[in-house]
Amino acid sequence: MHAYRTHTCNQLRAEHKGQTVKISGWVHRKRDHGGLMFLDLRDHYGLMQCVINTDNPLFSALEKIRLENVISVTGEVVARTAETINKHLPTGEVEVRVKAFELLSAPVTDMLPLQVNSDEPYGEEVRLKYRFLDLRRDVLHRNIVLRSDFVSSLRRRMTEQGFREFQTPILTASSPEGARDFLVPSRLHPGKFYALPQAPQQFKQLLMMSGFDRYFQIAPCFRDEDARADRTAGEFYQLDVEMSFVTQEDVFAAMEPVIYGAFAEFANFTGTRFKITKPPFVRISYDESTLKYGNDKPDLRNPLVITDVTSVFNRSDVEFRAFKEILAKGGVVRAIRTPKVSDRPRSFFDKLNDWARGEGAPGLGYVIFEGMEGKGPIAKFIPTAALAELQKLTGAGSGDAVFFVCDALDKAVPLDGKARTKIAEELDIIEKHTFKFCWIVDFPMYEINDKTGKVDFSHNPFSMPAGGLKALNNDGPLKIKAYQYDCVLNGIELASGGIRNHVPEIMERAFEIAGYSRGTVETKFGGMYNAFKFGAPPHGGCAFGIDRMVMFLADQKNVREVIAFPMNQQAEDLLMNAPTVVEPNLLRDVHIKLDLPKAQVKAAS
RNA sequence: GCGGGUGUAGCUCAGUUGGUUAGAGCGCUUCCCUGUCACGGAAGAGGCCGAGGGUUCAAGUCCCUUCACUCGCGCCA
Repeated sequence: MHAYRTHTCNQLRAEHKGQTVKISGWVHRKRDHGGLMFLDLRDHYGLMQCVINTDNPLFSALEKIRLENVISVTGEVVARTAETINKHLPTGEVEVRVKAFELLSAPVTDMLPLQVNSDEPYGEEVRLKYRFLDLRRDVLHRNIVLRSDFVSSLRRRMTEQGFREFQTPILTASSPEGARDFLVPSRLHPGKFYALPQAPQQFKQLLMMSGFDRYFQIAPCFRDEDARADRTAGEFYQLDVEMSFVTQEDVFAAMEPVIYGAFAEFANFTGTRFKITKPPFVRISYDESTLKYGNDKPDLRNPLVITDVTSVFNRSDVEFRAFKEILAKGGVVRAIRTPKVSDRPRSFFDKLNDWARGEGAPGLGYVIFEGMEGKGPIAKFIPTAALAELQKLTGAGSGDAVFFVCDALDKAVPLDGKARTKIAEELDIIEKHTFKFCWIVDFPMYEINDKTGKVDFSHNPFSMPAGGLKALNNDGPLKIKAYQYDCVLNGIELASGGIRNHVPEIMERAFEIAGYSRGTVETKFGGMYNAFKFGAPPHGGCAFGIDRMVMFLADQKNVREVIAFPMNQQAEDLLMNAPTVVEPNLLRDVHIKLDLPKAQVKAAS
């Protein structure tokens, strides 16, 4: 017989009746009846009930084994009587009658900091410090398995389409993404640093210029920025993709079946099958998205749509001064048509108004339509003809309401977006159990940096500007669009990508517009620049966030629920105790002397 | 860096207008229990109420400071 097991804890069925088997695992739970004890043994695969009674000399020894000890049990598989079958367990028709057992782990003597057999919501700190216990628990364990299976599925689907997986360096140079770099000091080159890649952006482009045609990688990416619920501190994984001789549509066509297929494969993970938009995913321009949804990552499960109604409040017969004053300064009025709410109590509208004030707006104006008439606090400022125009623009009918946001464009848009979400949440009209994908296309190439007031790249500086060199030279920078796109799912950005700029002349000009002197590209991205000069194919790609995709499939609100060993919000690994102070000789090796803020000097010494 | 929330037993939490000895469930120890599957029952151990300061006859509770965790903002094209 095998030293540890002949079967796993999820294998035994009625057909094994009469066999002597050996199983190994953790003591999940004990039910001690004095003369008779049941013990659930747990391994990765499942649970198996073992049973022992007092005529067995091992009884008292087994009775003393505490939860989470690792033991092996040898015994006979016996059928349970009809009344004692457990339908909730795949192994519930049988049990193992203990003949022998062996403690395989060091005996557990300390109190468990968290109970594995419970689904209580434990505090993050305990969960992260004792992650190995947390990972034994059912939900997290299954999430990590899902992640593994999902990544395998992505790999298979990519490979089947002729993509090859490559590895790229972890110790590299600073890349063009805008986040802070993690730095690694060089021992051989005093005063010089490697940077961990924020993404393998330059390497994947270089692979295209090296003639490999179709690249992908499940790539670790490192960015020294603060965490959010949907964004881990420090590091994350992307399905990173690049292709040669492709247009934007080719990238979409390659990725849609991969993403759709992998999502469809695991859409039932939670036990409720999610609906998924089938390819082709709808394409929405950046401009349209910011107008209709108030941001560049629309949640298409939300049926509400925003329209511009500035013209209504510009009419001479409309006398709503609060808006007119803002319009005079170049502001806009945006409207959210909200169907079938005329029967809602005043408190519904007041609540939304209070919410808007909490967001820093003066309020959230509204008009309720009853027939051709307008109701509500500001309706009296809008005469019938203007109301008719409002109805025409928004599509609002009798029984509908229209909410207004009036502000400068750059303030109105984000508030619109939030209001659209808020109203839909209040009405509970956001579609459930649905994955709605879309591509946002035609991002602006440049934007005004609101701190410096200067022109800045709004996304990846390596993207090809629409219209090429001609557009760069002739059009205003803010009018130029880029071949830059995002894939958005349910209001969250899943992927970003672009068709790359592979022409050195266009790249020089593009950087020049963003305020970099000629030659910057060559000095800053020398390897790339050289490659552009010696025969670069047109190419493009994208990168999908693995953590977020798994988070969606697992229906979790926090990425830490789909990462085996995440850091906490302060970017600390409580299990491994990182970051930590290091021995002075290690610092000497890399030519580093610390110059710490006063308060932290003590902690580091 | 800034704002919100939380901090009470190993874990998850309750704790009234400030008022006797700070409670419950799980876990742990001892005992009872031969068909449970979140087994049941009895008893017990276990607390610097995050830390420091203050108000008060009296503070888990009120005030100030501080620390930790968390959510959000900034940041992350």
